[in-house]
Amino acid sequence: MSLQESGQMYLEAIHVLSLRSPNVRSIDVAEYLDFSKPSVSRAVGLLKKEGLITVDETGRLKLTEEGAAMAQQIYERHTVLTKLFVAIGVDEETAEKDACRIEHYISEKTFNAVKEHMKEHGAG
Amino acid sequence: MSLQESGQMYLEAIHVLSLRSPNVRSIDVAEYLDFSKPSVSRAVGLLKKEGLITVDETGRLKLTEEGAAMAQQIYERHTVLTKLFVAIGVDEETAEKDACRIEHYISEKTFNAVKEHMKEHGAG
DNA sequence: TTCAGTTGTTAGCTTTCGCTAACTGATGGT
DNA sequence: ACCATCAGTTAGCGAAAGCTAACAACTGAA
Repeated sequence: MSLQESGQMYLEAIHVLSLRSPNVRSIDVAEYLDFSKPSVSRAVGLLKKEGLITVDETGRLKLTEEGAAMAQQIYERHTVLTKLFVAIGVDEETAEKDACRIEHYISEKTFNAVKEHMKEHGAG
Repeated sequence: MSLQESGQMYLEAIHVLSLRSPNVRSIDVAEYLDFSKPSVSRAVGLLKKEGLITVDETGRLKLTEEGAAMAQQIYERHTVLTKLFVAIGVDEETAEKDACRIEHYISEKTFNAVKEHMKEHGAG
């Protein structure tokens, strides 16, 4: 089960919003990502169909075990890449934005190398 | 004038092929990128319309000044990112592949930081 | 109770960019 | 001269993923 950038973004958004409150609705995702409600509605349907999230009767979105694992992986990329960029002198905001795009395209291998590198040389 | 990943790839391909021989045709680009002839045909039409390449009577593709500038920028990203990944322990092939995707998404700011970092600490 | 606002869905549009099928036009060998 | 091959184009399909317009369903206040 592998997702494109789009699916990964929705998953990550649900993950991040879940850290703030367990009550994550489609509308929250829409606001967070600045997408329209119908776009989120469709994405939610797809993620549900793929077994990555569940939607209860009241519309709360929850990551399944598989979905949470994927979301966490993506989020880890986000944080590690952000730290990498900040470590080499990029401002927080730019680092975040770049990490947010690149996280979807970097390979497992390369990401692991980055992570390893940060562990050894990084700013703690 | 800014391009999406797709246009950047075509431009870069023409640039790379031009380094080998000045006779770059659509079919060469198609083979290089492993795309179909019609896909390249359309892309060539668009790049021409945007003034980034010219096509002479015999079908040779040449970058315009503007196109060459963009191609070189992208290619520089390609090489610097590849070097970065290799420097932190990624194998050549993987580094190339990752660079080839990421080069289209990294911001000017972050790329400059990477370049600067490589100049100071890199395996020059 | 009724009406307004909030949330979510449906239908359908648009763009990007890959593809195949099928055509045209030139070139080159027999 | 004739036909095969090669290069390029045209027409049109399909998937992904954004959007708006419009509707349905629920909630809460007057």
